[in-house]
Amino acid sequence: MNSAIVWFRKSLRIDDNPALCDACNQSDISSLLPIYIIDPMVVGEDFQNYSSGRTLFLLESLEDLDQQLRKKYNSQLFIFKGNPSEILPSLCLLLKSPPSLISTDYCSEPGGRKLSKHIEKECSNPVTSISFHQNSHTLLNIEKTVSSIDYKEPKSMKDIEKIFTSTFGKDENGFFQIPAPLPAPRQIQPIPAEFRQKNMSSSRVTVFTPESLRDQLQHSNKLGSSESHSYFKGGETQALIRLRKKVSADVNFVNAFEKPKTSSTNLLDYPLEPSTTGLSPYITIGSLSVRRLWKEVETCNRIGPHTKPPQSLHGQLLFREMFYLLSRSVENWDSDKSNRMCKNIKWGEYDEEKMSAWESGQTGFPLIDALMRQLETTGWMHHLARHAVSCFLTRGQLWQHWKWGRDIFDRKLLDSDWALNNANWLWLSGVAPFSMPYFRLYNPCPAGKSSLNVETTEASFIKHWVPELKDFPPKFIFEPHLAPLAIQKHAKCLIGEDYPAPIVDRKDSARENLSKFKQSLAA
DNA sequence: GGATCCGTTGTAGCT
DNA sequence: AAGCTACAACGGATC
Repeated sequence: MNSAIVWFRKSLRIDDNPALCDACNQSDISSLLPIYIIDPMVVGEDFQNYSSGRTLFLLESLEDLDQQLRKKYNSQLFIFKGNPSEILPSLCLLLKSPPSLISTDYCSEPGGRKLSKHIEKECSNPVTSISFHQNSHTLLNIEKTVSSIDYKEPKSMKDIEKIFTSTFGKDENGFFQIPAPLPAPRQIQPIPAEFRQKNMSSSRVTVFTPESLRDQLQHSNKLGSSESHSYFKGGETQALIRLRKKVSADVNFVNAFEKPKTSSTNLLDYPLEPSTTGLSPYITIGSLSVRRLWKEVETCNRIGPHTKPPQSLHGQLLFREMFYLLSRSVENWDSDKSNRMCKNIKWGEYDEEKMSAWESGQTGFPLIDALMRQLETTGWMHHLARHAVSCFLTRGQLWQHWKWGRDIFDRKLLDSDWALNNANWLWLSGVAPFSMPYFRLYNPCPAGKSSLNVETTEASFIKHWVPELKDFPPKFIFEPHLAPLAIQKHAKCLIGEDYPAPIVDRKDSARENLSKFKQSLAA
């Protein structure tokens, strides 16, 4: 009898997991080793690419997966640290009966694809079959779609809907015929006997359990104190609870969902609920299947009238697929060089002062600062709020390169995703040819009508995150430096002393930057 | 091939 | 509350 390795790569879940189901369904496989590999190329040698919040979210996701494997399947998760193309061959040698199957997820990122190729080469000798399952992290088969003869790079909702229509077809009610998610396997083969002993480490590989990983992270102070601040606890169990609560059980919310109408600033501190579903961290880490989410939304939509793409929930997921396709078919997606989607804009020199003010929430623009402090503390920000702060950093006010903002987002966001994070920065900084005319700026002080939906009667969001301003009259909350000195004194907050004065004049900078952008385009 | 229309979510001010 | 207009004016698709 043979053994199999199931490598949880993009899908940290039991539900709708093609790689797991594939191995479970093979009748000639008698033992199954479930593994996760922490890749220093991704997280950094010492998790320096991850904020403490992101690290904790990953750990919690692994703990939950392990618990599920133990409680429901009498199995467990083995965690390794290192280059997967070295770990996997080592594991193959450690197994008494060499595996006949390594089952894992396809990865569309350049590093991930390179790694997949490498692994195929390294493991092809002892292993007879390596499966990189395509349909676990996206609805579309990315490789198949971008390599088809009539593939045209999607740049709008219409384009991506066309691709969905030709791929899946529509039923008589106009719904795309997305295949049904896979149910959780009934049983999973036992772990190989040689992995049953405690402290199962060798000279080749070090094995972690979630407990020992947590100990190590705690010991090296990688988890911070973020536990008490995150809105989202990691793991599939939490993901499915949230899915039921926010989607399946709230048909009206789903069918009325329009992204621009959801509040950017309604969420202060745990355990308040975001105005959106709050499912993105779970989708990103793979605790929640995007197919499962799509189908749950569809079930709601079938009940009655519902909003349509692009502003609906399906619309949001369609954009996700669009960006995955583009990130695969556009060379150098994450770069400003040799990236045909990226216009050549002469951004300013790296400005330490501006970058650090932006990152730490000290720009003197209360809304921007509140949002950036929320990101720092919780690892989350509303999508349109992300638009506001990235517009501010790039073409709006600070004229700094989008890549620097992208990197800060990548380290801190719980839902950071290579394809999507780059896409959104390309979009918002105005360099990509999506529908974002560069002269349409977000006002960092949206006192009037704005797409940002900031509550200003109490201004409680801003006051929560910028407590320096807690006694300020809401009337001046966006531009406290405009308040008369008497009011500043009365609010016990002198602008320039207790809270920074704005680091730029928002109107002057906007005007200058618009003209610089135009000049760059003409050059 | 020049004109015209459209694009997930702009802003401010008016009615 | 919601819809209109002016603001200033991009790039790609379509006709």
